[in-house]
Amino acid sequence: MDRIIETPESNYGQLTIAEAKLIQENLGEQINLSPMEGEIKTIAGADISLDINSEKVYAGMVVLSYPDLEPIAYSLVETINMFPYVPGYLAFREIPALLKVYEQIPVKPDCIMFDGNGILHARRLGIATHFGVLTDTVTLGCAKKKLAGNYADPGEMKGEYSLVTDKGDTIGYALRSKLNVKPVFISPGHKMSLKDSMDITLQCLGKHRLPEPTRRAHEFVNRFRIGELKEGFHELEQ
DNA sequence: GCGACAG
DNA sequence: ATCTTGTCGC
Repeated sequence: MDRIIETPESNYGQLTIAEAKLIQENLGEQINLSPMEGEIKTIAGADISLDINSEKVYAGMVVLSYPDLEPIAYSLVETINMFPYVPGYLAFREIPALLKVYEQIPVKPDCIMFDGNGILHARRLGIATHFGVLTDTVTLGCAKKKLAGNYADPGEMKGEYSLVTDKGDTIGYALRSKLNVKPVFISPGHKMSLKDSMDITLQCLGKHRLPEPTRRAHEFVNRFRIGELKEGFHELEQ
């Protein structure tokens, strides 16, 4: 039973899926979905980019002002792939790198939006929830595809949404983030309510399908991968 | 057994 | 996730 106490810092070692599942069930007891406290002044977007023919992982977080949504700083870290992509276990692949990215930020953001799910997960432990519980931070998830649950297609107008339910629980929303695009899936990660996750996401919508935090994070980690940006923490000129 | 399956 | 060309629309 020693192996299941492997930490993210150790890249979760060579965990088996059965062990990873036990870790998720364990973390599940600490999830906090009570209404968020305090005002949001900054929100970060988190994402990773992979090199198609190497083991390199380019992880990053972009901090934006809120509700202005202007990028004010970013943190980038390059690591090595240690865990494969397995549906339902994305956190074990991306969190080790994202923890380094987060530690590198001097003034922490009030909230973090992940490219993936929060509680919209079979065991309610998507990457946003996993990271939130691990670091005791306020998080939410925004995924481009459905991972679990059932939902009715939301109205076609920007801002319309429907509930995603699973086994009697409401675990998130299908949101039409822009006219004529497929919906994105929103769910709270940790230290915020279901409603908070929707309120915040609606405030983060711009001209694109993805909310500004994750859209910017995706943009920055890709620029990092192609050598346009350098590793480390950087503040942007305003 | 069958279908689903974040990035 | 990543690769890639054209195409449609603001």
